[in-house]
Amino acid sequence: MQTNAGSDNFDRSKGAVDTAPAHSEVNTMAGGSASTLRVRGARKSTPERRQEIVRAAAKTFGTKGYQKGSLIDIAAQVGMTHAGVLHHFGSKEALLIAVLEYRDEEGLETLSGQTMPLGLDLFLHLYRTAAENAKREGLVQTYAAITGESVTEGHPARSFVISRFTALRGLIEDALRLICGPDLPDDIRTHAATSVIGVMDGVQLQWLLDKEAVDLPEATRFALEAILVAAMAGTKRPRPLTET
Amino acid sequence: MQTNAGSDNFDRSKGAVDTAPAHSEVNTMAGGSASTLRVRGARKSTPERRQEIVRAAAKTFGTKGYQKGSLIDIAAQVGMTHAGVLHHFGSKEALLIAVLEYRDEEGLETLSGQTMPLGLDLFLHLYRTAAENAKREGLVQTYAAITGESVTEGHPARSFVISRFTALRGLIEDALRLICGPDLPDDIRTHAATSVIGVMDGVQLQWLLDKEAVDLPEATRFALEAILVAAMAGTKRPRPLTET
DNA sequence: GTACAGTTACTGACCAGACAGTAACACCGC
DNA sequence: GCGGTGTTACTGTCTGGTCAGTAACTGTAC
Repeated sequence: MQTNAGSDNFDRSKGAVDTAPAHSEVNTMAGGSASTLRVRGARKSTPERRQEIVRAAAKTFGTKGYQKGSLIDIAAQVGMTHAGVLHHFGSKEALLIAVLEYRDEEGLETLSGQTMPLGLDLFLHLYRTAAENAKREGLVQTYAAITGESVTEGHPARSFVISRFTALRGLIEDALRLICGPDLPDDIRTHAATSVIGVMDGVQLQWLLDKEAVDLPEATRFALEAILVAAMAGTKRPRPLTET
Repeated sequence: MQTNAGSDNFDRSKGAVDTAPAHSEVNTMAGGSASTLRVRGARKSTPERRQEIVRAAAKTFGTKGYQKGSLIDIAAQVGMTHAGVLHHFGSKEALLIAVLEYRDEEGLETLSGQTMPLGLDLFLHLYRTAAENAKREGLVQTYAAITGESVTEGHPARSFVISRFTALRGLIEDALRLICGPDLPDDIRTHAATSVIGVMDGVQLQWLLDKEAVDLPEATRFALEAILVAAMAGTKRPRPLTET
């Protein structure tokens, strides 16, 4: 993990603009020319500022999407102009990449500090992640919005999402190799890994859209168990959908 | 199906502008004032024109997303200006709704003509749909892009997607009631239905991003069978993820 | 600790491009 | 001539990005 000591979700500050040092700016933000009545006080460290921006961007990209989420919107959340944001990140696209890397550390399927669990423990970890995510809507929303958009032509997050999926599938396949042994046919292992990721994302999506109708952790657990059992049954499993 | 006799995916015409009547316009489109050298020939019927537009919009919203896909882009595909498109649909949002309704008819999970299958047949139908979808990338792409975007604030497709999910869950729950009987606890039935939809969407997403790595029909079949078996096992199924 | 120099953070003003939507007008077939 | 279809031309708005200038900070020398 990192500096991110505070709020586990992304900040719900924003009204208060910043949380940290005592004397910050006044900066009415709406008021047009806040030029001279600026700052007056300790400037926050650069890494701190950058992280603030990334967090705001994650929030904005999550709620509005990458295309519609504007730098102006993001900048306003951290009390600066969009030119200030560009000073730090150079371009909107670079900011998106920074968000993706940040999200990856502060982990969706990864876990902080500890090493990646193996075998059955990986599945247990996936379930626990789903349970945690139910309390971190912002994180899930950011991830879902960006992943969803990434299927469009030339989207800057596209390659990131693709390699993320590839890596996750590999991870799950490895776990299945440990659980089911090497005799499980490769294609079944791949189908199972694909299904695991698919179901996690798909259930999250439904949950985001209708939290009352979907129990994120329990639906996820059900699906994970189902897939796990099917994989363990290997080639000998029942085939109710085989056409006659 | 419908008029869409030609190319199975969505049109790759566009150069030819229209497929139907013999003598169409020349309309260089790039050339600034194509005003007077227009059309010259049987004008297409309004419903026909509208459908052309909707199909173009589906394509554009699929490849670029709703936010980034512009009316200008859509209009160009059917050989008119964006004002012409607005004449037919009034607003971009209304056009999106039209696309969603059209997609619903020309069916992703629904099937044209026949009545909705019940029980196990529904699952078989879902599998067949996945197999068909593997040949209809455009359709899947449109659906995925719009669904993905719909999680953002105030997105015009949001309520549509929500009610679609709700309806699908209900449908699958009904099928499970037939298959597993009324003794299956309600929550398990719901989890299973949620999982089915989730896995179908999630696998489609991975497939769109990496067609070589994902076998859409077979991964879907694997997951559907797994979920089905787990549901049939009801409360008595193995619980490998139960924490000790 | 003050003076100076250099660096970094950020603003305000501006730009070109794109966008959805509107209004007035032209064409077409009936 | 009339209604529907479509165009041209335009509007207002918003966007990401550039740039010069400035305030704030840092390091060094004395």
